[in-house]
Amino acid sequence: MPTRTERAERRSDALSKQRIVEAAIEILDAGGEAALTFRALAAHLATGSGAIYWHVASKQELLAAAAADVIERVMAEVVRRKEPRKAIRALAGGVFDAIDAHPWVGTQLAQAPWETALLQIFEALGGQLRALGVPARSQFDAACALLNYILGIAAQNAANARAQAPGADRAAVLADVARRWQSLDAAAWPFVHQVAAQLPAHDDRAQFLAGIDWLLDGMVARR
Amino acid sequence: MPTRTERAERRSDALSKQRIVEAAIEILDAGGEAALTFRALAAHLATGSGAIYWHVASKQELLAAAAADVIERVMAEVVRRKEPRKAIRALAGGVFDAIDAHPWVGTQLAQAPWETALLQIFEALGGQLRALGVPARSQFDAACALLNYILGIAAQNAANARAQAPGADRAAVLADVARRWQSLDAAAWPFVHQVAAQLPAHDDRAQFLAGIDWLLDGMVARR
DNA sequence: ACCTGAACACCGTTCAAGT
DNA sequence: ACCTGAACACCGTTCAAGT
Repeated sequence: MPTRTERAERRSDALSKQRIVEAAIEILDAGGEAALTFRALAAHLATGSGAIYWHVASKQELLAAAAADVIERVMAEVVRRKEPRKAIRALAGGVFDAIDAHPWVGTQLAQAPWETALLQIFEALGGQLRALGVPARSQFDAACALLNYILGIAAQNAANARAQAPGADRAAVLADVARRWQSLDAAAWPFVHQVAAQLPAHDDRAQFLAGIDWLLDGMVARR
Repeated sequence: MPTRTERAERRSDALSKQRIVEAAIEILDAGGEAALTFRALAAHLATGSGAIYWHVASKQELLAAAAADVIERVMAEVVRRKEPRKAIRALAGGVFDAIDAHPWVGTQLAQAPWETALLQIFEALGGQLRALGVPARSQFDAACALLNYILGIAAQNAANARAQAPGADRAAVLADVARRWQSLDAAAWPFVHQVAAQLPAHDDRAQFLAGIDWLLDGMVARR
C-alpha cells in the first residue's frame, strides 16, 4: 500500500549508477556476497531487475564499482603524513580497516588489480618508498611486494567472513582452532603446537602491520 | 554408441572421492573455475550428478579437496633443504609454481586457512624461521606474515586467470596495461609513470621471491 | 531515454526410484 | 551401499513491451 509520499520519494531519486552502487554496498555489508542478487537489489531499489542493467553492465562491474567506492573513501580519509614509514603504515592500516568493515571488498580487490582503486594505493606506496630511500631500481618490486602483502589479508578477511556465519563469535572460533591445533601430534606439528596458545588473543591488525614493518626494514636495509 | 570395452572400463573404476577430485582438477585446469559444474563433472565421470553427492558433500568441499590435493603434492615435492632461507624460498617458490599452473587453487587457499594443506605450509615456515634465528616471541607473527604474503599472490594469480581468456597472451595484456599507465597524467601519477616501462618484462616469480627476501631480512634484522 | 517484469539458459542440491 | 536423473529453488542476463 504505497502512500503518495512514498511514491514521490521514489520518483525524486531516480536510478543512477551511484545509487545502485550505494544500495549494493548496503546489501553486501548486511548480508555478505551471497546476499547481493539482482533480484534483491531491484527490490531494495523498488524497481525491476532489468532496470539495473541500464546503468550497470554486469554483476562483475557492479562489484568492482562497489569495491572501488570503498577504497576511494579510504584513500581520501588517510591523512597525508610527512614521514614515509608512518604514511605507509597509515595507508596499509586504512585498507586493513576497510576490508575488516567490508570483507567482500577483499575478494574484489585482487580482481581488477590495475584499475583505479588499487592503482591509487600503488601510486601512494611508490611515492613513499622513494621518500624512504629505497633505490629506484627496487621501487617497482617493493611497491608490488607491499601491494601483494596487502592483497593477502584482503583475501584472508574475505574468506573468513564467507566461512563464518554473519554473527559468529570470532574469539570462540579462534579458541576452537587453537584447541584443534593443540590436539595434533606435537612431534609432527611442533611449531603449530608452540603457537597455538597465541592464536586466540592475537591482534590481527598489529600482526598485519608487523609484516609491513619487516618488509620496509628489508627494503631499506638493502638500499 | 558405447562398445563393450568402454562399458567394462567404466565399471572397473567405480566412483570414489579421489576419482571425483581428480576429474575436478582436470576440468578446473582445462577450463577454469567457471567450467566446474556438477553436470560437467557428472558427464566427465559418465554418471549422474546425484552420484557425486554420495562421495562429496558440496561443491565447496570438492574445491577444497582439489586445492588440498595440489598443495599436498607441492609439499611432498619441495626438497627439504638444510639452509633455512633456501628452504623457505623453495617452499614459497613451489607454492607459486603450483598456483601458476593451477590458478583456481589461489581462490581456495585462503578459503580454509587453518585446514591441513595450509597448515602444512605454516608448520614448515615456522620451523625454518626458528632455524633462521627469529626470536620465539616473533615467530608466530613472522610465519603469519609469510603465509599472508603467499596468499597475496595466490589471490592475484587466481584473479588474473579469471579475468583473462584461457588462451590470452600475457605479454600483450601487460603491454596494454603499461600503455594505459603511460597515458595517465604524469604529474598526478609520477610513480606509475616511472615504472610503466618495467611492467611488460618483469618476472613475476622473481618479484615474488624478492618480497620473501625482504620479509626475511626484516625478521632477522630485528632479532 | 529509461524502466518493467516475464522469459531464457543456466546453476547447486535434493530425492524418489532403481540396482 | 551406491547410482540415476528428473525436479526444485534459485541465479545472471536478455528483451519485447511499455512510459
